[in-house]
Amino acid sequence: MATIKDVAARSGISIKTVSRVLNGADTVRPNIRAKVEQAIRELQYRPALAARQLVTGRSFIIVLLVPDTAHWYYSMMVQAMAQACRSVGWHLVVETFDRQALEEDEHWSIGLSCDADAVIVLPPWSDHPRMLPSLERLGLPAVRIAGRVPGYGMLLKVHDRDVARQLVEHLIAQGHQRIAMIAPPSDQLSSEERHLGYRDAMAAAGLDVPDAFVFRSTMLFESGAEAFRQLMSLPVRPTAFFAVNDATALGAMTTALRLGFRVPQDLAFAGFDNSPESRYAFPSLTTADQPFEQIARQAVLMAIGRDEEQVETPRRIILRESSQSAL
Amino acid sequence: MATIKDVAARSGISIKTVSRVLNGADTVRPNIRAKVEQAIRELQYRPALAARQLVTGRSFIIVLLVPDTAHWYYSMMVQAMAQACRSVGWHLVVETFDRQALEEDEHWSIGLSCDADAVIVLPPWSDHPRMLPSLERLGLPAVRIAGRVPGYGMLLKVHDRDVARQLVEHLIAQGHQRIAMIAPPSDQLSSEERHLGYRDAMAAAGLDVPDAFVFRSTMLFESGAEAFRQLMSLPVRPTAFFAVNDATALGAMTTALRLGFRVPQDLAFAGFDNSPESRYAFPSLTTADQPFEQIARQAVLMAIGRDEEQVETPRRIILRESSQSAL
DNA sequence: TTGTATGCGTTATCAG
DNA sequence: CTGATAACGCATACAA
Repeated sequence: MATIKDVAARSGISIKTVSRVLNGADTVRPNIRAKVEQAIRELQYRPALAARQLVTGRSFIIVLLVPDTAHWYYSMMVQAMAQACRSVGWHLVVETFDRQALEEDEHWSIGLSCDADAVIVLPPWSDHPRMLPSLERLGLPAVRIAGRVPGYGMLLKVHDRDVARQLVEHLIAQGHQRIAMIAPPSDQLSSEERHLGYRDAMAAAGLDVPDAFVFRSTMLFESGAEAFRQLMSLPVRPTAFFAVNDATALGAMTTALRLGFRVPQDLAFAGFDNSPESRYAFPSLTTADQPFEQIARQAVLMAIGRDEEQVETPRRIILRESSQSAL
Repeated sequence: MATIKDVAARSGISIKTVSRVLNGADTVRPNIRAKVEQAIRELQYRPALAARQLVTGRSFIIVLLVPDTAHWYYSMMVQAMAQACRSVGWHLVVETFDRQALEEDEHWSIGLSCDADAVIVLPPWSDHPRMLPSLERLGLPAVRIAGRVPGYGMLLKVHDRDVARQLVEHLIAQGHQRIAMIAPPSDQLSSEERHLGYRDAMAAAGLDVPDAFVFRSTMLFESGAEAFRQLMSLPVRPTAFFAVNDATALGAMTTALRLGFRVPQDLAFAGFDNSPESRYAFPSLTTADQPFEQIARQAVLMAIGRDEEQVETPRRIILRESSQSAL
């Protein structure tokens, strides 16, 4: 591996000036710069990040903490964050953490593979009781996406309430009156806005929401199936289902199909996320977009301490087969 | 930030000995070790990775190169790799690359956020003509998963041929004789074994494979839909479809359902991957497991230069609704 | 078993 | 505009 010294020697220029060229200083004469750049090419020199980091104390690395699960949501976030980092000249390092260890080990701590300048945490971990002190111990600027619990780090609010309301309004416009919600776990505050949006729409339309119409799910497919069975065993059954995410919506919908219900003629379903599963299902699932790019960009800007004007992009609901029919 | 010096000062022990404790040397007396450990706790000391890296030249970091796509396959790999790294005391850093830049920029090069000791590449990028020289330029030990093209780095072979054969044998056992394949692009060698397995099964059963029965797809959902339309417009139509992956299988299957075909009574489908979509679909999709853990473990061992005995875990086919019925 | 001195590759200080 | 030189935090050869 060639070092900066080698480059200096080969080009006959001092180390300091080579460093200047490397860091894009404008106080270097063009012909000198050219010489240096040629030497760099010839030696295939690449600066040692570790050394640079040691002396500057900065790495320009943001760590994104993701759980050890293969969920579509997380890979979308990874992609969006990587893109956002690139666009501001920073780097993204994805660090997975062991969910089991987090739950079981009282002294659990974030393990970082390399020195970073900031950390970003995703829901629902943004509010996890062991995550907060661990972030604090790191001592790095931290952005907690969709976090709700006050504490260490910056909270990036995600506003799902209005889109959720739009989705339920759509179901109402299709003629549904008894609309049930497959809701997030009651301790998962980050998704609670979807529940509130549901109640907004119902209230605005003067529709009743019996307590039993709100099923607290685990947000997993199986839980959606369970929700469907439970809600359909009520004396007064719902005719439409609004789910906190696509996974539970599909769990409910496929259970309905297996039992012989027709979708959307007999029952309507709407999810949330616009996951590939929602697009590929038959009937395809009505759902709502997640503003991944916007969230990622804002998170990265917050993380690196550049607080730009936040442009709220309008949210979009995606109407598909699972909800489109008159009753 | 506390340094090793601070720890030494506080505990009244020399730097060298503190370093010994940190690196788990066994030549330190227990009471001294205890003192050092207490000082570390009190100061919340954490060794600076950059400094350690600078002097040892090693980072114990493996970089996993993933494209900027949110595909389930990649997130499974990320998870499995992270786990495999942890189990050998190494770290995984996920580095996303810009597919568009890779395709368009003739001088494209892998951009690493931090110094790594090895790199792992996933299919189909393991064989990409711009990936190979870029890996070589990095000069790090590289593992190319499911790679086929000779060149820089180590090739980790993935043997899908036999499972693919089993899957097709299952379709044959269900009474199907005209079985079409939604195949990988002909230049994607990493998935070609699935095609070969299909031909194995057909040949062994003495079944004919007209050229038109092998549709070269892009491996995306829409391409599966296109494949179905094309294959069903043949004078002699297939009754079963074996797809190179779940995405194309679902593309074909949902198209069939939309056109009023019954699955599996009229037509049978099998995919490959065991993705969430395959489980959540209705009818649920017959498919095959991917040995993520095994591949990840082996890749990591190869990357760090520990060549252990490779235990081939048996592959598993997953029989679901989309294929299970007598004709 | 412990302490001291040196160097890893880079940036930054300060004098030319 | 340029060039010596001192850090940065840690590991290690070498000496005690």
